[in-house]
Formats: sequence, C-alpha cells, structure tokens
Amino acid sequence: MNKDKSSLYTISDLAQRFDITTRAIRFYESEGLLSPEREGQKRIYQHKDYITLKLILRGKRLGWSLAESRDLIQMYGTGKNNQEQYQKVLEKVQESRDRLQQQLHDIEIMMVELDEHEDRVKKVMNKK
Amino acid sequence: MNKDKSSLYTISDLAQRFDITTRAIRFYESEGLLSPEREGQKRIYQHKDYITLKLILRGKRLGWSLAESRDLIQMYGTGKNNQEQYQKVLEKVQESRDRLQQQLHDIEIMMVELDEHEDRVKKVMNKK
DNA sequence: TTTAACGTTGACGTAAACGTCAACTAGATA
DNA sequence: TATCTAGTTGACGTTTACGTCAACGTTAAA
Repeated sequence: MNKDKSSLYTISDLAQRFDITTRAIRFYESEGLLSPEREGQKRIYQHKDYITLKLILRGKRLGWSLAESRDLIQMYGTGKNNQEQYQKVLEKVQESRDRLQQQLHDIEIMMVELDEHEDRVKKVMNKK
Repeated sequence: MNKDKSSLYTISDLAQRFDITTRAIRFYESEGLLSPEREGQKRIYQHKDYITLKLILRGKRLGWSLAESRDLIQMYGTGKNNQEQYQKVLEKVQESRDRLQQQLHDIEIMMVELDEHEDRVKKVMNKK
C-alpha cells in the first residue's frame, strides 16, 4: 500500500473534477459528510474524500437527502458491522428501486400519451 | 357525449383520491395548473381537472417542476398545434429518460458495492 | 512590497412547494 | 337559533442545499 501523492487534492481540484462549487464541498463537510485533513487552515483532501464525494453525488442523483447519504458514508467509513445502519441503507436502496420502477412506468405512459396527442392534432389539421 | 354527475368533485374529494392536501390543490391553481369552475365561491372540479391532477403528480414523480408540468398541461389543454411547446415537452421527456438511465446505472453500482461491503465485513468477522 | 490567486469563516439570501394559522362565509343539522 | 362541517382568502413559516457577499489570512510572483 503506497501513499500516492497524486491522491491529494485542494478544494478547488475537487470542485473542478466534480463540477461543483467549493461552497458545496464545505457545506457537505459542515453537514458531516466529509472530514478532510488540514494543513494549516487549508483543507487537504485524499482519495477517500474523493470517493465520499462520488457517493454524495450519486446519492443526489438518486434523490437522496444529504442526511441519507451520510448514513451510507458512515457505514462504509466505520468498517464496523452496524446491522441497524446497514438495514436502513438497504431500505433506502429498495425505495430508490421502487421509485425508479414507478418512474419507468410513468415515462412509458407519458410517451404513449404524447404520441396519441400528436395523432389527434394531425388528424384535425388534415380535416381543414 | 354525456355529462356524468359522478365526474364532479369537491376539493376534498380530490385531495382524498390523490392523497394530497387541499392546500396543495389550491396552490396548483394559483400556479396556473388548474382552473376549476366555481359554484358561488366554492370550487367545483370536473373530470378534466382530475386528469390534470394526474399529470401534475406524474410530473412530480419524474422530478418535474410545476412550471414544467404546466407546459405539458397547457399543451394538452389548447388542443392547438403549438410546435414549439411540443418540442419543449419532448425535450423534457428525453431529459427524464436520460436521468432514469443514469439512475438505473447508479442503483446497480450501489447494490454491487453494498454486496462487496457485506462480504468484507463478514470476512473480518470470521477472522476473529 | 504590492498585487494576485487561492483559501477561510461567518452571516444573510434564495427558490420551490407547500404547511400552518387566522379570520371569515355558507349550508346543513340538532 | 346555535353549532358543526367544509370551504375560502390572505399571510407568514418551513425545509433543503446551497449562492452570495464581506472581511480576512497565506503564498508566490512581478
């Protein structure tokens, strides 16, 4: 296991890589999702922080709140076998899957209805 | 075409059917998504309003803003061939589809990683 | 040594989608 | 007639996830 220099980032490094603002990154820290090292007063981020940010943003895409993502991150972070926390995360994942299922259904219907609408409009236009 | 009495609803009728509050329904009206008839000062909803509410809630599930759903609803409402509006809606639908694709990918990875995490935790426990 | 570039900590502002509460009205019922 | 039960219109409050200053501290280059 080697400590690779390339796995050190400044806050703006990370902001660029993930296309978010430094403000957002600091906010995630204030919410307990990140806890970077310091060098003086400056934050220094390591590869694990990079991974955490990936988890945060993935959670966001799935509609998770930051508090919910925090649970997931803590679970990975401790490495302990916190069964309760694990179950909570599993439930969240299941919820997300169900929501996705519903959304797939919604989108399907919406497209059918849009097609039908197009057909109706075209028919009306031909009558003229 | 018959005007069915059963297709008339009070605001709390609709609230019950869709499991939302009357406040929400009034809010949708104030945002220009609904425009029910009045009987005195009371709102009377018809079947088309029921349909509109269905569109609103489906939009919400897909992460659309009320303003976005309003475009969709207006499009259906006018019955006119507003090509520009139609294109805007189509784009929105496409966006939703893309987002869903990404989410499906995210969920898949998340589940794999949870599995891996479980395995690691179990291995550590067996070592003891 | 001054000026950039980058970083830090408050603190207040913002947007969307309602929730909550107050004050009022109208119709139905005891 | 008194009291429910629903409904109505403001108006202000709430939550989440940051955006946007302001004021200040390093560090490095000109």
